[in-house]
Amino acid sequence: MKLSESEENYIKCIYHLHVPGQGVSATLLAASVQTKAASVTEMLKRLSRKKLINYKPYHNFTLTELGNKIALEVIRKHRLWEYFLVEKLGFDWHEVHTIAEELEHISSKELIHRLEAFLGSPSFDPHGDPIPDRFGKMKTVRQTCLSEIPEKKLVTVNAITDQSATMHELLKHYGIHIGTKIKVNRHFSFDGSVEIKINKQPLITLSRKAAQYIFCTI
Amino acid sequence: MKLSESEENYIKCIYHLHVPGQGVSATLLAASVQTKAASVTEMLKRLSRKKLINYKPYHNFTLTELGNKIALEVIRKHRLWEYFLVEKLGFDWHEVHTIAEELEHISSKELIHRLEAFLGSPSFDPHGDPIPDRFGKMKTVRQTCLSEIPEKKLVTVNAITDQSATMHELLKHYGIHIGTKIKVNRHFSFDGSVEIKINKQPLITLSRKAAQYIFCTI
DNA sequence: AAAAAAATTTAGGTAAAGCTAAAAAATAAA
DNA sequence: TTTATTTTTTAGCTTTACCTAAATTTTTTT
Ligand SMILES: [Mn+2]
Ligand SMILES: [Mn+2]
Ligand SMILES: [Mn+2]
Ligand SMILES: [Mn+2]
Repeated sequence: MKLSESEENYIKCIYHLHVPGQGVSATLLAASVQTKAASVTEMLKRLSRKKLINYKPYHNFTLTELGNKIALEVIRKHRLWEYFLVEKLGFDWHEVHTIAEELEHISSKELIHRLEAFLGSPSFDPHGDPIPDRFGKMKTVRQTCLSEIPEKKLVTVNAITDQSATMHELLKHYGIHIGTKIKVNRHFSFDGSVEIKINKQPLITLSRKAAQYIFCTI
Repeated sequence: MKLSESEENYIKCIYHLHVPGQGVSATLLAASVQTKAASVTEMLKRLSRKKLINYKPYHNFTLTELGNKIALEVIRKHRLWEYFLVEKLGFDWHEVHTIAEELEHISSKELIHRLEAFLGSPSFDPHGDPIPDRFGKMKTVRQTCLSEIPEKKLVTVNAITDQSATMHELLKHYGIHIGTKIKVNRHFSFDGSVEIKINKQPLITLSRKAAQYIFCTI
């Protein structure tokens, strides 16, 4: 089935907004795809007609099996392109998302298949998100947000879930990136800030706001 | 100026159809972009409004300076992507055009700039067509079609202007590709066929139809 | 259980990009 | 230079994907 760029973006957003059990609401989706609720309703009818979502007017909706499969295909393309942009073209990881937002809609299957091989079949994109394989399967890593790691534990950063330039600036300043080994020294419950140590560097204190976007494996 | 995919395709087609002096006709363009003449007229009005073409109803039209610049940008992207697909992803040259037809519309300037560097700033795409640099300048090679090369001359293939799978099959069979050195042995004026020799291989006779798409430098 | 608020859909509109059929203009033939 | 043919444009319609404003349904508060 050949979908439009818009349809693909909606499907992908529904996938990302979905939390097991609840289904997705129209207002949330509207904000997510940057349109108005009325436009979302129209699209929902179309996606429903194409059997990509389960939809009853006035109720939350979910992706069908087919919709889910398509979402994973788009996400796979998005993340492989992001990996390409960072690893091959030398982009910083916070610059690649917007470009991948376009590249993810290039339709050739053969292209993405060869791109994957060219990149060495990576399992994670530059932000640490898992890349679905051609069957839609993703590696699941048990990862915990930095503010929830017990004191004295030594962990490895493996995902950053805020991709803004400002977050990038902060991380760069402290020399934190995917793969960095961090020892959690202390949590301050007053403001949720966390004191950490990287290698032999002096101690660093990160705010709760920053720590909550840094995910690690133990 | 942000143009739609359609607008870019039209502009590029006008560029390719243009022969110095005449300007381009609506019927030719219609065939070229695979639409009907009526649709072309509508687009011409839009492109004219945007100052991309010089257009008077019922007359042939040409690209403006701006239109020309944009055409070259799209062609630059198209050919750089084709080069990428062949050189990095290992596609055969006859498979890449359709994919590049989509990739050429990805908007990021930074992307194409980095892609070019990554590829080593190639001057020619896999079909032998010159790649415009970021100022729109192209290397011009004086090249002659194989059926017009004088007898006994030794030449080098540097462009194939038919990219069909069938042409690819024929060239592969004879071991002809860009860079192949060919000695023109004899022309038969009866049917325009040409007898050639490659290295120490046995003589080959190419039809006029095939020879006319093989361009060489002396 | 009503009333108020919030979420969602419908109604009516716009712009892009296509289509067919008919009208108009330009070009070629007689 | 008329007439015929071809090319181009107009008119009127369609689909996708948006929009605002109004109506409807669901949910939350009193
Ligand atoms: Mn991304
Ligand atoms: Mn996208
Ligand atoms: Mn091409
Ligand atoms: Mn194109």
